[in-house]
Amino acid sequence: MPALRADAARSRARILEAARALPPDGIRHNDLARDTGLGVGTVYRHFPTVTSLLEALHRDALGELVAVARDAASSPSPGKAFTDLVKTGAELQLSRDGLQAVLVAKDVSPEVRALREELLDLSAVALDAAVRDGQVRPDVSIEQVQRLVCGVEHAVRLGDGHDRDLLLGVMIAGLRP
Amino acid sequence: MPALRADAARSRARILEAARALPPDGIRHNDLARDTGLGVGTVYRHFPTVTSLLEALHRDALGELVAVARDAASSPSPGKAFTDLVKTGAELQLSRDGLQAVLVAKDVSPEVRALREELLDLSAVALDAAVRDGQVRPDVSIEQVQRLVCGVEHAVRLGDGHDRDLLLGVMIAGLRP
DNA sequence: CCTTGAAACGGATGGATCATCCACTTGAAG
DNA sequence: CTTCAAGTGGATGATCCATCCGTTTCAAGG
Repeated sequence: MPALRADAARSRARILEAARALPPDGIRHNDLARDTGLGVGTVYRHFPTVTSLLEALHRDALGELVAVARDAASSPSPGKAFTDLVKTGAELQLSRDGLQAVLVAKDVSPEVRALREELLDLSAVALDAAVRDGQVRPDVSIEQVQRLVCGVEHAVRLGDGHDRDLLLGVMIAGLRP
Repeated sequence: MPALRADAARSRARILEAARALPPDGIRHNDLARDTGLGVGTVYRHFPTVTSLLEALHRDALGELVAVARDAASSPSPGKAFTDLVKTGAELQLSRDGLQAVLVAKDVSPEVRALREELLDLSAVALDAAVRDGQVRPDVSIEQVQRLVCGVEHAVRLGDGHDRDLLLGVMIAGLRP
């Protein structure tokens, strides 16, 4: 794809900025148009779907997570590395409202799909190492852990967010053999 | 409130029946009107909001849960009674799509609000007994357990539902001291 | 500079969905 | 059989969505 024209790049940035100020389940193309002073058509041109906008907002977080997973996959202390990975994932999801949708959505760009696959592969290696080290029960898959993290995020969000560490701690304790 | 007229009772029943065939997040008054052959106005008259309809659909499940909690609150084996209560709650929520909304929604009828309060009070007694018996860690509140159950439900629903017991097992294991 | 064509923009507009309102019908009490 | 409160239906205006295309802007080549 050819580079964006100057005005287009400016519009794109303005839309993303306005979107950051909105709750992710309250994103309306029309509102973004009003907030940015752009036309609705322009907003749709840049982000045809809400999902595509969420992807753009959180691709960086996804990259971060992949990096952490890569480190965890080859850590000398697999147990701690894995629980740290889980914690990082949960904290990132909680600080980035809308990230869970990107991690879980079905209609997602090939680029994000590839990143997610890489994340899962690396995390699977880290999980495997932790299991072999006797730090994690052997009967859970990496997909299941990922879904549990989403579940904890959900539980924390139902409250005021103050018990993030406690709830996450319960789940991590439950993962021990 | 005076007793329903015969035709009204019939309409109400038809609406509830049709609603049961729909995913709870896909309930539209207009669809229910089409499916039942009633007018839209009639559907709105019986259930002004989607929440009111969900309440009607799941009030019985809420009652069931209160009964189980009442037993658990005075059980001779508090540890098992409490984990059984948690399991029952989770299974009920998973078998009744939409029940979580009733347990958690903010704009809820006084009747349901009272039931929820009763459920929490009884569960708190059961939790307390389990803690004193050394079966459950003492640093979690009953509200937190309830939210964790909602989280597990979320995690199970993200998958195909086959690992319900495993994921629930992880959480329950995490609740031990 | 100009020219030119592709890229980007804007917003009017048709389509969909929502929920209200009120004229009409039905049930049941006396 | 009357009466009227309760119940019903669906036309309708309000709101929200997303497309389409005429206009404007950018930047590459002359």
